[in-house]
Amino acid sequence: MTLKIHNTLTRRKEVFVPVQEGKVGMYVCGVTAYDMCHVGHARSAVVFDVIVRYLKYRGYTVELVKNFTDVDDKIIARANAEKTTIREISERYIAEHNQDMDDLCIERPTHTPKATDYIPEMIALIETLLNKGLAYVVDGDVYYAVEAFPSYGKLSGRNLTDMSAGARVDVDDRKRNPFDFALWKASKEGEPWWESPWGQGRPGWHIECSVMSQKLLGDTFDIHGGGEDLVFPHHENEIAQSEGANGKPLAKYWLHNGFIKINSEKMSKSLGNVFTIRDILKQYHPEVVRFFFLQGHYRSALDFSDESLSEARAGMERCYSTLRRIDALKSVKPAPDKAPAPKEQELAQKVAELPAKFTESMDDDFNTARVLGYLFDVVRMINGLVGEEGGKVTPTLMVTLEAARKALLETGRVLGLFHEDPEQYFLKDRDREAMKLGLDVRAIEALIGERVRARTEKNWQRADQIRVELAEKRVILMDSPQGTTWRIQ
RNA sequence: GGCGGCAUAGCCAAGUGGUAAGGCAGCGGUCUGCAAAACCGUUAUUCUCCGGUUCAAAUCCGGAUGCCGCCUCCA
Repeated sequence: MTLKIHNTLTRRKEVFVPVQEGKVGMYVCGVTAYDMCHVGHARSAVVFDVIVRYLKYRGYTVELVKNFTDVDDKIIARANAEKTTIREISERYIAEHNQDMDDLCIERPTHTPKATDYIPEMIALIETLLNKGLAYVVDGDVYYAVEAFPSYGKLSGRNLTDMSAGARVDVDDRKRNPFDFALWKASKEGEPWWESPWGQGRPGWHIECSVMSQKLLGDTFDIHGGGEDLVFPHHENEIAQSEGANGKPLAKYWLHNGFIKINSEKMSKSLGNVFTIRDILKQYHPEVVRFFFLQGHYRSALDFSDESLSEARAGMERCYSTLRRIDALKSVKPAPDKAPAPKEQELAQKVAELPAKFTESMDDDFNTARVLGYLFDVVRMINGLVGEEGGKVTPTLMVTLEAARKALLETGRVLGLFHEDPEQYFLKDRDREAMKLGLDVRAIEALIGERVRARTEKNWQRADQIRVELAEKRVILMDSPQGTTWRIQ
C-alpha cells in the first residue's frame, strides 16, 4: 500500500517517497501574529494536524515546522495604533494562537520559529542571492529579480509574460519587473529595524520561510503546506529564493488546503464576515468543528454556516451516543451466552476490516470524508446490536462491541476525534447549548423534577404539558429506566 | 485580461471506466404511557447541458453554461 498525495507542483497525485526513509520533514506556513485567528486558520491547522497524525500512524517520524511572522506591516500598524512595540503585539497574538490550537486539539509542532530570531541568516541568504545576480539593491531596499530565475511561476502555473498582460500590480519604477518582490525593506520613520549591509531595515515577508525551513529541515524537505492563497506569490517566491540560492528543490510535495467560505462568500475583513476561533468554540465543541472540516476533502472549499455546523454536531452526537451506549453496557448484567448472530459476525468483520479501509482512504490523498463514512457504518451496526434484548448482551457480543469501540477510538485518535469521555461530551454540549439559548438550567431541572413526580402519579397530562413546554425552548427530555435526562435539540 | 478549480438527491458530501458510500433533513414502521434515541424500510433509473470514444462513462475527450478562487495583505 502506498501513500499518494496531490502535489500542487505537478497538479497530480503522486506516490509519497520521503527524502529519508521513515522520516518526514514538513513545513507549514503559520500566522502573522497581529490579530485573533479565524476559522480559516482553524481549518488549515486541522488539515495539517490530521496529515501529521496520519503520517505518524503510518510509522513515519515527523518533524513539523510552523513559523510565526512577528515582523510585518500589519504588526507595525497595530503596534503604532496601540502605542506599543511589535514584540508586545506578536507575543500577545502568538499566545492567543497557541491557546486556540490547544483548544482545537492540534498537536504542537516540533519547531515554532519566529522570523525575528533569524535576521542574520536572512541577511546571509539575501547576500547569496545578490552574489548570484538574482537580486538587486535600490535605495536600501533589496528586490528579487524574478526574470533572473528561469522557472519562476512553476508552482502556480503562471509565466511572467501572461501575468504582465493583465497586471493589476502597482507600477514601481525602481523595480526591474513589476513582479520583483522585496527581500529587504529600508526602514521608514517609526519602524523597527535591524542593521544590514544595505542600511537599517527589516526583512520582506517571503524570505523568512526560506531561511527557517532550510535551517530546521535542510535544503530539501518532504512536504510544504499552507492555504491555497499562499501558492502565489508566497510559495512561488520561496521557491525562487531557496532554489535560486542553492540550486536544489525546496520541497518534494506541495500541499494546499481549500478555503472556508461564509454563506458562499469569501471570508474577509472587508466583508465583515470573519469568525474567530474563539467565537466559534463558544458555540460548538472543538470536535464538532473538526468533524465539520473532515467531512469535506481538504482541497475543496467548505461553506461554513450555522446550519452546516449544526449538522456536524448531530453527526458527532450520533457517534458519541454509540460510544456511551457501549460504556453503559458494562454495568448491565450480561445475557446468557450463545453463538454469535449473523449480524454480530458481520460487525466483527467490519471492525476487522476498518484499519485497512482507513489506511486505503487516507493513503488516497487523505480522504477523510470516506473514512467518516466507514465509521458511520460501524456505528450503525453497533446500534443495531445493542438495541435488542432489553439492553442485555452476551459476553461474546460484549467482546465484539469492545473491539468495535476500540477501533472507533483508534481511528478517531488519528483524526483527532472522540477524545472526550462520552458523558462529559454530552454535559459540555448541553451546557454550551443552554448558554447559547440563554436557558436557566436550574429552572429546567426543577420542571423535570416536577414531571418525574407527575409521572409516578401517572398524571400523564401534566407530564406531557411539561414536555411540550420545555420542547418549545428546544429542551428535549429522554425517559429511561435510569431516570430522565435532557439535551438541547 | 492571465492562470486555476468546481458542478452528484431537499441540504452537505464520497466516488476518476463496471452499473450511485456516508451524514443531515423528510416520510412510513418497530419500540415508548406520550416522547426522545436507536433500528428497519423509503427518498438520484441517475450524476449542469450537448456531442464523442468504449461492450461499458458521474468517471476519459471536445464544446457550452453556471459558480468560485488566485493574479493586492490573506489560511
